Amino acid sequence: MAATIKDVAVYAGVSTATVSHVLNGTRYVAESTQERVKMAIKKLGYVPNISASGLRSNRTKRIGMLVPSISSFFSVDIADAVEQVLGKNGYQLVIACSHEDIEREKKQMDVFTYQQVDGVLMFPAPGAHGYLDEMVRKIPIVFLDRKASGCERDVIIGENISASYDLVMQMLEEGRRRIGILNGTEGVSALEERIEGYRKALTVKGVEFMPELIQNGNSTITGGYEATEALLEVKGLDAIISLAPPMTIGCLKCLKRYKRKIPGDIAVAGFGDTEWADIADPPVTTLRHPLFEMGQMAAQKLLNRLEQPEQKEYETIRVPLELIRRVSF
Amino acid sequence: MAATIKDVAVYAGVSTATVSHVLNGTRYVAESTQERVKMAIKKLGYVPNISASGLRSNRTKRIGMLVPSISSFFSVDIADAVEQVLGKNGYQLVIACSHEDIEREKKQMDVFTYQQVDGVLMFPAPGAHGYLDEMVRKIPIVFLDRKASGCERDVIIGENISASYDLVMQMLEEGRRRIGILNGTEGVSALEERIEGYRKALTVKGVEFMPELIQNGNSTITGGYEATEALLEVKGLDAIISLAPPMTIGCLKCLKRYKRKIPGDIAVAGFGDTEWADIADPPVTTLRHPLFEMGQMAAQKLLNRLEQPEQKEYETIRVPLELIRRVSF
DNA sequence: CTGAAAGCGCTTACAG
DNA sequence: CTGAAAGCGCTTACAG
Repeated sequence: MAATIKDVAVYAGVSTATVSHVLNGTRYVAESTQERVKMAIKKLGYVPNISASGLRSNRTKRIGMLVPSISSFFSVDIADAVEQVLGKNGYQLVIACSHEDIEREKKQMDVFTYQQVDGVLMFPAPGAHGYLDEMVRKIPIVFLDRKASGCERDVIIGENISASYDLVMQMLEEGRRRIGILNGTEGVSALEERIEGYRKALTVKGVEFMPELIQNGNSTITGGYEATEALLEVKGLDAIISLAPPMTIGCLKCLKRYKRKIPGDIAVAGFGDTEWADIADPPVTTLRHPLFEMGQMAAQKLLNRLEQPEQKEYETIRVPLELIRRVSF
Repeated sequence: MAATIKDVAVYAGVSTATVSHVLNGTRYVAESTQERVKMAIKKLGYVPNISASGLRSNRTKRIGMLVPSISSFFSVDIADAVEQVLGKNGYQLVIACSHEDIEREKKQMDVFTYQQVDGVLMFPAPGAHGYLDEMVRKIPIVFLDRKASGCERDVIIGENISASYDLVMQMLEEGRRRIGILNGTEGVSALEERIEGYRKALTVKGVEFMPELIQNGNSTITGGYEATEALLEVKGLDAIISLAPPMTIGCLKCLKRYKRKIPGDIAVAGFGDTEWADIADPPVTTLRHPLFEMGQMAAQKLLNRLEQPEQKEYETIRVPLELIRRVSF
């Protein structure tokens, strides 16, 4: 059988308390004692039992991450960074999906409670998040990519408004007038902000806002294709901004199918600098999120909250998006 | 504070044993008693403490998944399916990365041990896996996408040899003669099998095997680019097969940079039917893995092992790959 | 500088 | 059909 803390204590000739303190650095232990304990641990191949330790201490070294879906472009690269930072600090990453559905999100939060994660990183689904403040077990939560309505916490999020504003201004200055938007799941704050930036730019340039230039679809290839088809109904359409990478793919497919020249007839730009942007036909202009950095910051923020539970106010960290111009605009 | 099983027992007027049995379905409980217990649970908002239960029962309802990196194309879609199946069965998914390094893999397995996962799904890194048979805590392991050398377990894996063989035969029949291979991380069984299929087809068709037609690189865009450059040194090169999606991107970039016509000068096909294959320049012929199904099968297989620990022999499940022809070949 | 011992919240073998 | 009670392996307040 696996060795227990008692075995280690006996082997090292100390109490289990001392072993525990050596393990966790929770009180001073004499150098020589530490050595003996560490040797015993190595000798016996001792691995602590996280369940026992969790039962006593209410800490599990597990962090939950709630994403729309594991395969979503934004979450994947962020998760990679999160895993790295957490791993370095001795935490494990537990993943669950909301599929942009607030009810599923709630269920998953219950599972996280059940699994007693120490903290949560979360892409909040559209919907009211007041329930988070009512949860019995209070744990730190850091939001990613979006704000959650009705719940204030730390957030790591892109500079959506200005990025969108700048892009649209650029398009307008280069003579585009009818700029369509492929919008993803409704109620996602990050997307709403991009539309806000879009409208702001139109206003500044005195270009009329046309509601039919904003087409909603789910953030899939098909969603992008269909939303693009809808945009093509608008006379004079000369640019499209996609708010989600799969929609960008659907957009390119649709424009090819309808034989529109990019960027000749219609300029295209998309949020999310995917690795295929370069080899697409044509190479597509994108707005790049510093995903890896966002993941690192979010994980670090969460770890800070875990170490200093009584901390100052919540922070909203805005990271700049970078416009990467390619052929499509 | 959160309610405990004792609170529920008192509220329902039964013993904690009965509550536990109702919760886990581990012994018969009278209908009426069950009802009372369930009401009490709901009334008190009781959530079981997984640490306590794990400490006693050695089951944690957690499954570890070890992937090369979270953002790897193959693992992402598989993980989505795994998460779905596990979630439906009340299990949580814990993710860790090996980065194709056996030493990191071992460390992560230690963490999984520490976190007491009930089972593991794993893309084995290149290297010897005998260590898995020596681990103190015996838990079911299912391998994904590759066999692990020195360790027999259930495996869900693509029909790599025949898929590669068929593809190469097709290329040869259409007049391609010098077919280069962009190979990923060395020592990955799935990739080795594809090369085996390649060589088999060459032999059957009586085409000489040229070692310089196989270029290794890490499975990244840059790796693919550089390996492609190396292939261009080979006179008469008229086709390239990429064994990993990021390398396919690097390949397309490189061929564009060197102004080679696809498929005119060089045909291109890649393992991994990514969502961008359609809109690449040119649209690229791929071999599609049924990733979602693979994830489902792997998760199901693991759950079966958990439920029936004393089971028959290990199984190797081969799933067919589908050739999806587009413009590039 | 360290130990003895209580107790976290469950599961489960024993008993009736 | 159900209960009393031991005990899983830790952490931690108390004590010296």
